[in-house]
Amino acid sequence: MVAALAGVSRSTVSRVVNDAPNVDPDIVKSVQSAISTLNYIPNRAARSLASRRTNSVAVVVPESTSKVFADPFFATLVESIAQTLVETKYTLNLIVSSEARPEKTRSYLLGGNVDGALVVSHHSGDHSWTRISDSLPVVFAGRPFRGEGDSYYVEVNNQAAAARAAQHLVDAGRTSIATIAGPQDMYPGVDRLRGWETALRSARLDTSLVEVGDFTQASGREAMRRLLDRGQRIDGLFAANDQMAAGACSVLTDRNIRIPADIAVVGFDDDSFATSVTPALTTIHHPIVEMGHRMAEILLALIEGEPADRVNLLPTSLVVRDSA
Amino acid sequence: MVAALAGVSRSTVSRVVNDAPNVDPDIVKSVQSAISTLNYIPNRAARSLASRRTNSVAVVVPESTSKVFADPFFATLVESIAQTLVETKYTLNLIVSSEARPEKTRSYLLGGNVDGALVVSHHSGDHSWTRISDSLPVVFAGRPFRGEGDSYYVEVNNQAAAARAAQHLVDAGRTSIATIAGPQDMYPGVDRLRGWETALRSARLDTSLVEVGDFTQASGREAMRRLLDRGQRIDGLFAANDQMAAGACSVLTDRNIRIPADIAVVGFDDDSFATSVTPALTTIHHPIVEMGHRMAEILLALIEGEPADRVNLLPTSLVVRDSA
DNA sequence: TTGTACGCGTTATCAT
DNA sequence: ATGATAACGCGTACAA
Repeated sequence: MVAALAGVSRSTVSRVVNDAPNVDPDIVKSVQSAISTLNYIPNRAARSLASRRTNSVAVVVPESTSKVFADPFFATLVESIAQTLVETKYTLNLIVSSEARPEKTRSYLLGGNVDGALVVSHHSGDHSWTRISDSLPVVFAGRPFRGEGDSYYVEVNNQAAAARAAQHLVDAGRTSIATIAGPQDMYPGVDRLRGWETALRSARLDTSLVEVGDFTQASGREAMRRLLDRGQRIDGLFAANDQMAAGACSVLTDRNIRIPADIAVVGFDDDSFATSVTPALTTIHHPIVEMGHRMAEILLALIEGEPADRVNLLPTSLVVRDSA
Repeated sequence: MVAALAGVSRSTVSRVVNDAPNVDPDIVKSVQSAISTLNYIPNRAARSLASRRTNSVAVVVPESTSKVFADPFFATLVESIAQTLVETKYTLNLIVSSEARPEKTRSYLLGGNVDGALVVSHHSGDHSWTRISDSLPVVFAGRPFRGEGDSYYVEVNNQAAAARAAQHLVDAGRTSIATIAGPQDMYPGVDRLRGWETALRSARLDTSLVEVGDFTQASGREAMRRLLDRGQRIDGLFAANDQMAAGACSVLTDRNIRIPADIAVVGFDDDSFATSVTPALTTIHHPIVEMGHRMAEILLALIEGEPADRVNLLPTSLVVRDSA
């Protein structure tokens, strides 16, 4: 450590760099000036090796979602996490987790590369690497399918929110309400379907108008076509996210079905799709940005050894626009 | 290194892990089995410290673009880079570079954290950290404003492509062609404006219908309003990217100006905005995905000490849809 | 082909 | 409050 040439020992320099207490103010100054004149930059590898901390956290995103950032949910969430971390000393390591080689992700996370991980995927795939929570602090976006008992996660009450959305349609006098559900191998898909069902049940309405999509706009279009092709009357639609709702709307518009006059539409997420579509979507506001903040906050707390709540529920709200 | 308990010395284990040549096949096997039974994962910090290589590369994105991933250009580029890197041994470190504290980015890049950097921003801000190309392999997305002589970058011929777009309007018989230009402090903004000018000049058309935006949809809307408020006749528009074109289209539609009947519109990028707008945009296809691939390829080559071209031009093409 | 021994740059422990 | 010194876990000459 050449900076020691500026008068003191390496230990003292180390103390200054990590602004430890009990350092003579004068020495601090002289060391700092030495540092800047020598353009000294601490080597991270050495620091990590000695301190067993890396000052970086992993953000694990699914590769399967072929275009992760085309999905406003992922894009906004990652963005939000990045913005939160930039304020801290931690660096973000983006791990695209290929379902093909889960060991790569696993060994990365366990190889001492990061102090913690934020898992942004919530599919119920193999996820052998989900079993790492004991060796490494991990926070999930949404209740994970496995080990939900001992995992930290932040999410919204999908079922209640979906019920609220469906209830909005019921309150508007709609009596034949369909839904385009999300994938049934992840909780948001399951819970939002369940919420729609409970609202319709308590209104004694038919709950058979269900088609499943995969949260993409294209799947929303296809699901809408299948619903219409059933030949049954439909005057209300709840889509499990705005992307699918947008897809459905384009099909409705193509077939000259008026929104909301003929079919009222409610989405979920309140993302960019909600307002880019005509008419603007009535939808459930999903606090994605807040979600990213909280995830990062909780992870940092865990890393620092502070306690944190395992379950973190964020509030949602119904945003009424023009489609319902 | 506990794996040495499986028969041999640590050096041999190291050789096996880094699959060095001249290792007895039998020993390789026994070591590998020992590795898997012991769940041994090499510690990266130690490895980096000893080998002076980190097996990770930085992707520097601007924080200023408040929502980086809301911009299809950045989102697609980062996505593409991520997909390319996942096939390699390199890990992606996402650095959101705050213009407020450029030293943070600089010291990160120079602190031995990464083997190279991909710079995805091309603003002409302070960028004191641009001066790192000598200490670290760096590849830029688009010709950097400074030190373009000795930098590696991949881009398209913005001027020629813009000229082609404007020429398309000229060929369609449009005689009063406006443009919504990009920021004039970055080359894509400057070059696309210049291309539009040259095409109009050689057709002896007026080149005064210029308004400048910042590549966002909102700025496109405002610029379009300013253009219309000039009171001059306009029958053609070239926007420097699809987002601004989309913004302009929404204003035109609001004012009951038909596209392309009254005003033909040509965009630039061929991103998701181009097809989400009605009518679908005629635009310049910008090979963003290919760009990410090439950037990563070149960076890896540089890291490996292989030679690479400093200037890498990718081809564009005119995509004719419904707006012009 | 394999093992020995040293060094990578920093933090942590223990004296002082 | 400061300085010596031993780890940290691995790569890699060099020797065998």
